[in-house]
Amino acid sequence: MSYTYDVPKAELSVDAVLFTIISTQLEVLLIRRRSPPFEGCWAIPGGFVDVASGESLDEAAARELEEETGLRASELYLEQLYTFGAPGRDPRGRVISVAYYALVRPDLHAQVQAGDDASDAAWSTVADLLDGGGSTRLAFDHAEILETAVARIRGKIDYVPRIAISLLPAAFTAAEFRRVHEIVKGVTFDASNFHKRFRRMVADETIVKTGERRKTGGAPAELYRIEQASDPQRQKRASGAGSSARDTRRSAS
Amino acid sequence: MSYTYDVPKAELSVDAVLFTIISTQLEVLLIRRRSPPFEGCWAIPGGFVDVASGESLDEAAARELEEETGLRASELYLEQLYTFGAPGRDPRGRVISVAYYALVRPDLHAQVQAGDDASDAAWSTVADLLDGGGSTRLAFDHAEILETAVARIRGKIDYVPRIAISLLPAAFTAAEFRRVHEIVKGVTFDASNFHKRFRRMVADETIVKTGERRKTGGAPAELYRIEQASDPQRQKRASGAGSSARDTRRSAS
DNA sequence: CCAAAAGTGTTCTCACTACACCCATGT
DNA sequence: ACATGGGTGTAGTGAGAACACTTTTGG
Repeated sequence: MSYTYDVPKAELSVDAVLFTIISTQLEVLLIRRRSPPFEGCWAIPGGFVDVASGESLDEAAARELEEETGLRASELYLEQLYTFGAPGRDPRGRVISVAYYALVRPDLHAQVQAGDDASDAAWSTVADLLDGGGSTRLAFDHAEILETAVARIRGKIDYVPRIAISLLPAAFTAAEFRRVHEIVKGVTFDASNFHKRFRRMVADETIVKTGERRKTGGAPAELYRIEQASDPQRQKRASGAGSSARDTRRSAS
Repeated sequence: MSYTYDVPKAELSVDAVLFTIISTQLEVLLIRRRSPPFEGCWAIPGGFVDVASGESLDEAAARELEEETGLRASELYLEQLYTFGAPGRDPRGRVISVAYYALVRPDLHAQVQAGDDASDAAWSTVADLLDGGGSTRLAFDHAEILETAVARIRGKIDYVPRIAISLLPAAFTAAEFRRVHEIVKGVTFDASNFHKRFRRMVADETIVKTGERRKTGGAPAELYRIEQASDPQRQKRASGAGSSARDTRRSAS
């Protein structure tokens, strides 16, 4: 491997788009940068991969999230998103970023502020960042990463129940499950029709009834939880993008 | 950027899984390695990103494919797949590989052998590599990359017409379109039902009739081509995965 | 009683499936 | 004539959309 010395190498970073739901909004965790470049700008949390320690990319993403949020990665849904490597995306030099996205349950998001050096971490609503984008300009190409992550979960939530469930507390009602879909996709669903879809998932045993009920504004609602997989089976990547009912993703011809 | 000196850095490579269809099989292009590690083993074509030249990841993937196959990237469907960065995946040291996959029309695959230094390039049937895997062991983690790529196109072919079309000549019949789906997914479809689906795409103008016919074993078949996009509109990534009807992909909890 | 929210039922449409059938061609 | 493959038609099933409706709570 001697020939590799002196060859210009790129730096390798991981960035993780962390989503949660606060009240009725999809929110993303941003960190205010304390040093140049983009000093003072908001950015997606991330950092360089510790090549010396031999950590994998997934481990690096999990470590960054733990460092910056205090959440254990085992509490999160974490998945690789896309790798961004355009020259010039970082003014310091060639930095390739393997982007991840993660989902955190809303009952855990409060403790995120307690992150170590993340004195300037804040949740921001995704709609504001995407639409106007105006007020908050993100550092580097992080607006593009955010867009990609949002497109991914919007596509994938339709056919991967765990996406929505990862944005809900351990026990949830059918209506809460619907509202997560509405918030993520930015549309409203007919409550009746959506409930039928929900009932199919219960029939599937994708979701199981807990037997308890929760008081709401009206009639008490049944509580449900995800069927815990008896053994941790592997899942596989592909799409991206999955995609979805449908992912959208970039392609060249 | 001075602090970046002396930090151990990873090497960055791109690998591209190139698919085509030969006769009735999905085939993938493999290169026989001429030097260690894995000397003599078959591998997915790829190489290091030329960081000094400032090429993007997409450009690096396109360049590698052009160098090793002689095909212009504009003739291919090329899309980023996933990034593999496990420590130990390359015995020489830490190498992160951004994997792509590409689709080449079967009427172009013959000229691939003429690649520059690719005197030992060959098409191999995907089914053989996946099933037994036995005889041909792929270098590095390329078996995993191949699996991921196959899962991606199997998921995405259902809802992205360009996948199948990129595996067909410029003009094709409805039955050929169906057979591509059958070959990629490894199943058979009812010809009648599939044809109805095909007719919907024609009604959509996703696919247009050329007006010509081709002789077959029986009645002559209508020829179709993809509707060429009037202006090159951007597409976006997401899924992975997508995917799909559906992609499958890896996730951690 | 009334508003709010949970949850059910009914009808229409559309896509997917299985399967029967006809048409055009080469031998 | 008959085999081969292209293409159409019909009936059943199941999911999604639109929307009317009942039930259970709190005030």
